[in-house]
Amino acid sequence: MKYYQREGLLPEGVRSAPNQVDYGDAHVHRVRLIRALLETGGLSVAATKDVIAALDAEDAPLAETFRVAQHAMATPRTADSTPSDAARQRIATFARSQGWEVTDDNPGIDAAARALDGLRAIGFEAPDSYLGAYAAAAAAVAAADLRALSSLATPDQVAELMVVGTILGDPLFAGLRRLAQQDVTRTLFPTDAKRAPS
Amino acid sequence: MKYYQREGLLPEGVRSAPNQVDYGDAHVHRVRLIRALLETGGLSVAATKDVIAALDAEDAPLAETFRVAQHAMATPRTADSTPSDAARQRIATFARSQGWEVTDDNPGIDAAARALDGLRAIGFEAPDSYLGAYAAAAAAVAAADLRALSSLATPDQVAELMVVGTILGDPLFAGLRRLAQQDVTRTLFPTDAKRAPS
DNA sequence: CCAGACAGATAGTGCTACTATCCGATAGTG
DNA sequence: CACTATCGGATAGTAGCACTATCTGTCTGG
Repeated sequence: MKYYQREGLLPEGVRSAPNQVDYGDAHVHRVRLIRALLETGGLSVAATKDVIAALDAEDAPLAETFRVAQHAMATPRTADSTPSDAARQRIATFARSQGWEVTDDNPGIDAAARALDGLRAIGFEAPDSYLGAYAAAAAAVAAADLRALSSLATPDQVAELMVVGTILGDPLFAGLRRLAQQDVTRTLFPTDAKRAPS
Repeated sequence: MKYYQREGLLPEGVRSAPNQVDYGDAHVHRVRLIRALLETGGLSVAATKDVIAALDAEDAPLAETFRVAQHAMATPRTADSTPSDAARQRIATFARSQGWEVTDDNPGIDAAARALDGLRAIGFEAPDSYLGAYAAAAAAVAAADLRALSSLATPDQVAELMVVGTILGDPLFAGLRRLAQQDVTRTLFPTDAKRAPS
């Protein structure tokens, strides 16, 4: 609490007296937002601070707020290990083949490229069909986010959901994916013995 | 290197002499796997160790190896903050409405429930249509993973891709989602001013 | 008018993922 | 056969992050 204020991600309360401070609904709301970003979104305190600041910048264009949210997700524990150029190239080219208009500084390129490198490290060269399935799913999710956004009333709500949805959408999808995976693998391996000696 | 061996996630090399050790292709491969899991997958060293151990357990059923991989992803920095029962219930019920057969200990339930709680904290009650879009995308991705698995030759490769795909699929999807989002928001806000005074 | 609570500041803690240093043995070299 | 440079193994130390505890002074409510 004090810590969060000190770190600059929670505004000071209104002083009702020289040593008394009042916290209102806005503060409670803000704390919940911070905790969701930190605990569920997995953001670092520094990244959260950036996001909060972008959210509070009333005059910034929405696209800029969004950009900050996207970059915030890249920071946590992936600052090291740059992906190979080949993988970055592959992702960038692939994105364009999907008809997506993306900029080179989109952190998603690096994230996806790193994953591609990792798969390659174990000898799996992801075919276009594999990437395509992921891309189609990503597009569907992005469209759902957009629909959710358009159902909101005030611009403040839109900005907030845009940021929080960008960040919490990942764990939401990841969780559902694990559920879907369990179902799918269940059908694949009724009860199996692994790696029987050929 | 030494550190990884000490932590038990890298086997010792073959001793060519009392104080000389030989590292072969298997070791190089293993190191690459470890680094992919750690850096790209965002797993902790302890979680990686569990995954590696499961991968090396030749007699374990594939489903068990998979279960370990799923749980490993839940550990990193989300041990705290349990989701609300309501959200867990919602996800569990929803999964079943999708026709998925899932167990209560699937860590995906908690992950998705936490995300739901976070969205709720900012006042967004995710409608079934929103969840449905995410679920459909998750199912599509899980199916693509399965197809990729079935294209492989040896059971060892299958186990490895299953684990690595489970873990690296998240960042791969997250990256692509960010690319799709950029494209989608571009069409939404050509050039906008945010939160104009009503 | 005084006990207790509160704000603010400073210092300390616990955890994780490494990294540096030391030591003793041995393998290669002249 | 001696010497040195290197390697493996063990131990201790470091750095960053997210807090948490304590201390101090001031003010408020009974």
